[in-house]
Amino acid sequence: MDVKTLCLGALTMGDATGYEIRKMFEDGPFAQFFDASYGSIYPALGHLLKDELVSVTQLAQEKRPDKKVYSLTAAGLAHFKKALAVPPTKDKIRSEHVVRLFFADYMSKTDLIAVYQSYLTHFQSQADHLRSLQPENTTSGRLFARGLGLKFYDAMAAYLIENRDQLFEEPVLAAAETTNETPDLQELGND
Amino acid sequence: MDVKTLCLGALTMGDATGYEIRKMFEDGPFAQFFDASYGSIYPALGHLLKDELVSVTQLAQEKRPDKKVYSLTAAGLAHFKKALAVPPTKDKIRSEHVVRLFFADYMSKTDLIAVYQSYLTHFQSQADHLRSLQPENTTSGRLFARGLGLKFYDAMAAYLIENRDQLFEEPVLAAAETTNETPDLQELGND
DNA sequence: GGGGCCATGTAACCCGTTACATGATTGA
DNA sequence: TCAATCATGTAACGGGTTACATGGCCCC
Repeated sequence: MDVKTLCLGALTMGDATGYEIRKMFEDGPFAQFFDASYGSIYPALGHLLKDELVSVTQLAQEKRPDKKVYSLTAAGLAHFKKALAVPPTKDKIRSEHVVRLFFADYMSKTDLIAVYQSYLTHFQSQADHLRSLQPENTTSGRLFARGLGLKFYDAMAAYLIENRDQLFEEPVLAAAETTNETPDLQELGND
Repeated sequence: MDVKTLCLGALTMGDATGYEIRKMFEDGPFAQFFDASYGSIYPALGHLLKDELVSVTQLAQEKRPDKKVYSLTAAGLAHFKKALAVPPTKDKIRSEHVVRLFFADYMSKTDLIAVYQSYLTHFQSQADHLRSLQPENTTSGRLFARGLGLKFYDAMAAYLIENRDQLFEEPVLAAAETTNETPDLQELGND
């Protein structure tokens, strides 16, 4: 499933410009499960237009590029439904954060803390953001997907918090409990 | 972070062939957060060898291609550590399953059920599989990552089960509760 | 005055996947 | 006998990202 199909999906929710579709991938409801940049969205829209799966209304604007509002055509909707009927491929995940957590013993404590923090913050802010979107567009599918995303972000944040100590556990040492500065950093290997 | 770096990471866990590294992405501990095919692994190993980040021992085998066992060099380990010290990029997720759940109202009930089932089965079998790997290699990082994966799979499976009805809820009709066959499929749009 | 938002698009590049090529062994 | 596992590699192709190109408005 490519960006073209996702653009069709975006347009089922209402007419939109390329710029607005991009935002759906960045902030909006798609951010949870897909990503796409301008460099793929604008060409995709161009192809869809050529194939008459979308139509466009050009709004002239003074002092800005013309705004091109795209709409789904009947053929576009049919095409989208057909794409959904194809069995989904395996989900693709690439998490550089988890790579770093997995190989924590090859990292300096400072770097590891930074990774942990940015990951936790990411999940928390995504969860807050999803919660903030009031479900106006409520179809059962969208509610279901929203709930799934929320569960995901909350579960990940909870795990990170609950197991923090396990990650930063020193292999051997068990003494220095009352010190207030990070006591020892050795073998940082930064050259 | 590219496949080359991940290969270095794989080799920190012990010498391995390209074939074995592939399996780590498919079955093994990496499957959780990354994927890579032969077409990227073999060339990656070739480049790493050229750059002397890995070394190779060729084992002649009768009736099979020579087995090439790769080992991490000191330079390779240093390189890997440096790569880990770079702040991680945003996690990338592309889930065709969630796309379909999100757009459930554009799917036939039959197709939707199939998607739901395959997703649930996927999470359950991944969770079972992760649980089956006894943590021999136990570093705190690996345990932490394993736990995170487990939490993820379990949370997703639980959500799917708990909210099943919400997904298959008919928009309007509230009568046919005692029928035993799926009563009505309309607007399937399959041409 | 500077950064962020609105708004569209192109081109080079990178990286990875898919499919192809080869082939014996083992177990159901 | 047929599928799976072991075992390595290449080439074509595809799809998306990054960076570039342009430019005014609005708020701090």
